[in-house]
Amino acid sequence: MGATKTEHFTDYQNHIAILTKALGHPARVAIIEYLMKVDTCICGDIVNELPLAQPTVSQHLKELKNAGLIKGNIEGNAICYCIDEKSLTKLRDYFANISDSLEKKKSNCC
Amino acid sequence: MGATKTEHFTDYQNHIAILTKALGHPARVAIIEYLMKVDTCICGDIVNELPLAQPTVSQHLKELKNAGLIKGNIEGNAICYCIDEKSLTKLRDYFANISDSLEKKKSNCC
DNA sequence: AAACTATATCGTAATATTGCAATATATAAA
DNA sequence: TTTATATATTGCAATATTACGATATAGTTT
Repeated sequence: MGATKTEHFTDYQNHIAILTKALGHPARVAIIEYLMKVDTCICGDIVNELPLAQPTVSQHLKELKNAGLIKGNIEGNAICYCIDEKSLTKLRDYFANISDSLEKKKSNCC
Repeated sequence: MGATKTEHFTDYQNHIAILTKALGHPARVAIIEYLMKVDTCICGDIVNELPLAQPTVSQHLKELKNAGLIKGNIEGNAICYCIDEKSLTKLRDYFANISDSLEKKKSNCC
């Protein structure tokens, strides 16, 4: 007990869950928004932007990277993190589909 | 330590995190998708749809409800759960904005 | 090479999540 | 009112997450 039973769900459901779970923390939302803001992705200073210690930020970056939401390139001494467009497009499409379907149905149950 | 430091982030960031975190489990993704499929939101059978015990499903429903992703109406003996359009619209808008910005920038850093 | 800078990893404590059996609650049906 | 049905709550064990100090790693500069 305690571990998510991923085996029982479809790959697609698991993937959406991985992406949304990775965004399910305000620090990680803030990181994505910061990466959006600085379009020239000079990254090291994410640590300075966030109210969290360096190891904590590093851990959050790792989770975003594992989920595929960001990419990291070694740039000499520092590391250049930036958004992975594909994942965000996937999320956009997912929610766009849901909203479209909801609009069509206009189910008036609740 | 151990608890998320929500105080340090904006209300908006926290809200997006709450919504995405609520979806960050394949069972809860599956629940949303099931509610989409059955547009007439007869709900009790969500338990039968999922490979999880009834108390576990009940807990997942509670989390979706707390986050505002679904609503539940008592319908005699059973309960009618259905999607709360507003939250899903918010997520759609959020990711649509991000994807739009990314498309405009076409930052070629990574 | 030595010192500095940027980032990652380790270890650990606090807390949260996941899952379920057992049980409670509340309405419906008999 | 007893029984059945649907859902929620409680309690608990297993696991995961969050956060950070201390330390390691790796590149840069001197």
